[in-house]
Amino acid sequence: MPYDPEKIEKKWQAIWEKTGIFHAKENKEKKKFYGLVEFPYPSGDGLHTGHPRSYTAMDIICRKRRMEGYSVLYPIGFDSFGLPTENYAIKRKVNPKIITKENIAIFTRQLKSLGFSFDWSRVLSTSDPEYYKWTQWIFLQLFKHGLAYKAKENINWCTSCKIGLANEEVVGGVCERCGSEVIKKEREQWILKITKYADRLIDDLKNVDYLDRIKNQQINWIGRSEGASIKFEIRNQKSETISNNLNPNDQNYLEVFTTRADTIFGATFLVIAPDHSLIVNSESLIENYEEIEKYISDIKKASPRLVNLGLKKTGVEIKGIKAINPATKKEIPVFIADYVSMDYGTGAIMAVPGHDTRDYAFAKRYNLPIEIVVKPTDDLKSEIRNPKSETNSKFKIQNSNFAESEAYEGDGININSGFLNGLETKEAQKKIIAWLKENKLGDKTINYHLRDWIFSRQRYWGEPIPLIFCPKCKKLMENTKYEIRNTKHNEGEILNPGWVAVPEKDLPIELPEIKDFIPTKDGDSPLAKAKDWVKVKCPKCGCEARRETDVMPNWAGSNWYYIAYTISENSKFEIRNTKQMKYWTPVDWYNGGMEHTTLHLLYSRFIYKFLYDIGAVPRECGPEPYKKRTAHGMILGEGGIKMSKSKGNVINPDDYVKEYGADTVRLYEMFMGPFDQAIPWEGKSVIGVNRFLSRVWDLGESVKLKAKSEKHGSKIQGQESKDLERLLNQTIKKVGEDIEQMKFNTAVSQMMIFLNEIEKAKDLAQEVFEKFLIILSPFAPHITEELYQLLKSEIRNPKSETNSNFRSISEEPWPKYDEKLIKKDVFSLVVQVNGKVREMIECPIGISESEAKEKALSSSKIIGWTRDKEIVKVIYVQDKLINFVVK
RNA sequence: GCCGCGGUGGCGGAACUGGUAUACGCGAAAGACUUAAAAUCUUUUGGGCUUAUGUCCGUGUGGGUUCGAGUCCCACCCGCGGCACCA
Repeated sequence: MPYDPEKIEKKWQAIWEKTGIFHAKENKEKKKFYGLVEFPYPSGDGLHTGHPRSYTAMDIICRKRRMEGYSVLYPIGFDSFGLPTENYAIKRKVNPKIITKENIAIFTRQLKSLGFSFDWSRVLSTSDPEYYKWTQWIFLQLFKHGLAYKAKENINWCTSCKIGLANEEVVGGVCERCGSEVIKKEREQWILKITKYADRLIDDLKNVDYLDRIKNQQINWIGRSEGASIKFEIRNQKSETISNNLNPNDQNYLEVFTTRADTIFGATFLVIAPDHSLIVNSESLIENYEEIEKYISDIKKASPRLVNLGLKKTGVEIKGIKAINPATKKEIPVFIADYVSMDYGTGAIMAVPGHDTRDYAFAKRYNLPIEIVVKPTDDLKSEIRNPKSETNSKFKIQNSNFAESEAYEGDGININSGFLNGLETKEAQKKIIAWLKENKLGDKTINYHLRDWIFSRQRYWGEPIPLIFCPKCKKLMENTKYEIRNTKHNEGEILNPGWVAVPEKDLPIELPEIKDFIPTKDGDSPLAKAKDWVKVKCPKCGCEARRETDVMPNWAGSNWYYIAYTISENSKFEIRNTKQMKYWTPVDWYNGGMEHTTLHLLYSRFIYKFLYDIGAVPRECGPEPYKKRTAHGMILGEGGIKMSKSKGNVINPDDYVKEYGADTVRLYEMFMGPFDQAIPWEGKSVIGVNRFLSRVWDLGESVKLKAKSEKHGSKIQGQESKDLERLLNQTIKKVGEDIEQMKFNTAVSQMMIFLNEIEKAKDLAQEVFEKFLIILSPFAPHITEELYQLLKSEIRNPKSETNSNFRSISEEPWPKYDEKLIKKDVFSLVVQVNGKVREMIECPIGISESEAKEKALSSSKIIGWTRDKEIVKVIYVQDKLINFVVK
């Protein structure tokens, strides 16, 4: 019978499902293993090749863990809120709920066809009200603990569609759908205080096992930078302090942030962001207000992309006011320029053109003074150490005129810096910060690149934000004294007057049924159109109030799905069911795409930490959700080009499953190349692993035949069997180790080598072949199950697969290898002359140096190379190599 | 500009701690089986010179360290991914 994957794969998938052998059980007797993969977004395009790559890899690991005796949780679900579905709904006027249901059905069929050992009893979907009930609950906790606030933020606004766009929908400064210009528009948004957790999100990375590049990305994204905030006094043109109130918090001081406080003596002007409040607050003092207004409006017109190129540095001096450099006491001009942004630091900088490239470019353009206050240390040191060296003179030439061509941004020794002269950068920083603090002009400050998280979308297909706005409560709140407020209200209500949390018993707040999913012309969520839904009684005072109509972003559901799996029961969740959570959390191994290693990973870590802080996640689970995080490389189209619908090079795994079977697709995706790297899909190479499986099949059948005809014993005898046994042990070792390191490609290659050998063997013991099937089974579960049951069918009734006698290959213990059996007794000694391989000699393991030398030197080839020459040196590596250095 | 990853046959790739470069697979060529094709099996497959022996060259480029470098060091080139006027 030839290998027929279609027949056997369907059969086994049905049996596995019926017997429920992959259902996770909280078995206290066993160690647990929680393997997690990123759940898919059920798009209309179906599964793509990237999904099986990650899912097969984790499936292999989970299957191996089960065989090693762990109780394993390997769940799957659907991240089913999202823009593509909503956009499709707008176009076709179908409720996204219906489309999502259809897509999930397609994904489920596809995933099941690949034979993953998921616990399907725990499947979840983020758009299911039973699920988003708890997504909303989590939001309410954030609100109550003062981590959610409403504030005006700039959003992307398509001038043609008249709707707000997500960042992903803005491509090159234009709307992804219509190609029109996208501008920034201010809107009130719910924002989460993720920055409060910034330090912990960096520090706790020390205690988790993430790939280094993932850790780096997280750290860079948070972008912590230590520096100082410094207050510069602002005076009007008569050199008078603007107001006589000398409170440094007042507007007569301009606060800047810098990481190089040590260069303060070189600060020859200040620059503020175009939207800095100083402009509005000091309007009466500014002589060229009109010019500045014009500049600001010009900037808004310029495409943000062009500004970002950083080629042009433009700005306008604010006439009528001056700043005082607190170190030099000199009056310096203040500029407004678009190279300083309000989003970072204080929206104002002290410009040190001598030591900052941007300030330098700006100073050159507007003819501003450039002071050199730091001398490179290397220069000084190497001059002392080696005054005549060539590299040094080159360095000197470079540095003698560095002020004329560019700014020196490195560390060094302070010069022209008053009391900082002669200090090295780090010391100078300490000293100046101490000095600033003493004079109440500044202090050490930490800034983050990470911004607070805008958590609302003016969309339909997302979780409704469970808050109600009550105008009466707002008034009441404003008239209430601070102390009373504090005792009567939660932090969220104090922070956001008038906003009231939906009572927990009313959750979930389900999405209302509407017909038109386009956002309103004012940019409000389409939910605003559901008037009956919006109108609601205030849960606090019973007055007329309205619901929040914004929904949560697509990240909301994926923030806690790994917790949801652990507490899922019949598609219901109870977050207070901490017993199950305690058993499974944290996730032991999480694999996913590199594209999610910044946002999703950071967001979900933040939410987890918050839940941990408020006790929703028990202490025992620890402060981090994922113990280990790895990432797979992207699968590219043929020829190494990114797959995309527009290029028409998208590979549908379904086609390959149909043609070759799931085992072949699984094995190919593991074999195609290094797991963590981007790899092009090569349709014609798939045949290679398919051939391999066919040969496994044929061999399995012949082993069975032989067993039947001869009642073949499984004793291993003779040299051939000895070699086979060694190879088997080697293979068990290599495959096991490679799986742990996610080097699946070399694991498969080792199994191919093994097959190539056992095919040649005249006398293959069934026992050897069975072990091979077991280690192959996590990769190709269907074919190995079929063959395994076939071989065992003499002992067991083949028709008893569904009864209690049935023992799946996936329940067999992972084979052990014997290190002693791997060791060979002979090896090829590599003989080199002057580092070049000249001969190989079979030698017994453990041969002594003198013996090896004698053997090597008696070889005719080596004699040819060493004749008439003097052997200067002999390098000997035990059981490996001997090298003669000759002259 | 910054951070990260990578560059090895016709192609995907392998190579432990510096010790036989090109494992495994694809493709290609030749042969076997077949009326024929497909499938399968066997052999060959980095380049040059040479009759096979053999020998020289060869892991992006140029240097270096070493008995010995794909692997380590220095300088550079190219490709990919992410961030980007971060003060």
